[in-house]
Amino acid sequence: MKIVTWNINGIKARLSGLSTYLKETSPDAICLQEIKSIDEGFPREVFEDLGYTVTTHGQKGFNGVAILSKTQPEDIQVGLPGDDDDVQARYLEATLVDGSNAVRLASLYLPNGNPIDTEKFPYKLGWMARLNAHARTLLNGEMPTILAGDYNVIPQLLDAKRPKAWTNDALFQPESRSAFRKLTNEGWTDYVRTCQPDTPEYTFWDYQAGAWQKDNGIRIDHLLLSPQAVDVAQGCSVDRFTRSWEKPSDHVPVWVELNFG
DNA sequence: ATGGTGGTTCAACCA
Repeated sequence: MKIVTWNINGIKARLSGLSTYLKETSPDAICLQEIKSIDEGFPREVFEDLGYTVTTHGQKGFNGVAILSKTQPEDIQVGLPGDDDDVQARYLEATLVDGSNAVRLASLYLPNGNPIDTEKFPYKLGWMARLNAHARTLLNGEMPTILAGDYNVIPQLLDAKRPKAWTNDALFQPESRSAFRKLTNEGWTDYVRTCQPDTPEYTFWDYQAGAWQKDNGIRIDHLLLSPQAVDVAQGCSVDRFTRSWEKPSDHVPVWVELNFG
């Protein structure tokens, strides 16, 4: 079972690129972030024609997440628990069944948090605290679980081409990195970093200043696997090639292969 | 580089 996460930065602008990607790589499920669409405006037919069931949690103009899956998802959870007043569409979770096996999968779009001297940064940290609390309950379920998405966190120096440029950025603040580290400390595996301990594996390059051409990237899109998911994980990769496409997203897909044996 | 590009929606916000 191949599972992908990709911040597509607008479903309408990425209709062609995402369709091409799905045809070329044929994943069993793909978690999307920043669909920037309401549920009713999502072009579901395009993906249903490719064999996917479309589950969305959108809002107008900004944010929005989705899961496209080749099987019907079960037990769908819309929104991150812990704050009924949070209206931003950033979290969607569901169970995918593969024969006698099942995986719990979340598509998450963690708040950017910039600028750090505004209310946006505490909102990010509060969201991360809620994620940590919810992640603990997921671990207690002892089911293969994957928290996939755009975390907007640069975990380590290795994860940025120019770490100093991010010193005052919410993505690299000690508080952001500590909250991310709390997830890994409690048992979640940052799977790409585990598979590739020594290479950067960037997933995002800014549209500006020729960042892609200079490989001035950062690694902020992550696959966090529960211990039971690590048991069945058989490799992963970052599909950099999509960044060279026409009208690319500023993020690229990241995937993991599961084999239940 | 305090926004140089890009998406959504339509003047401004977000990243």
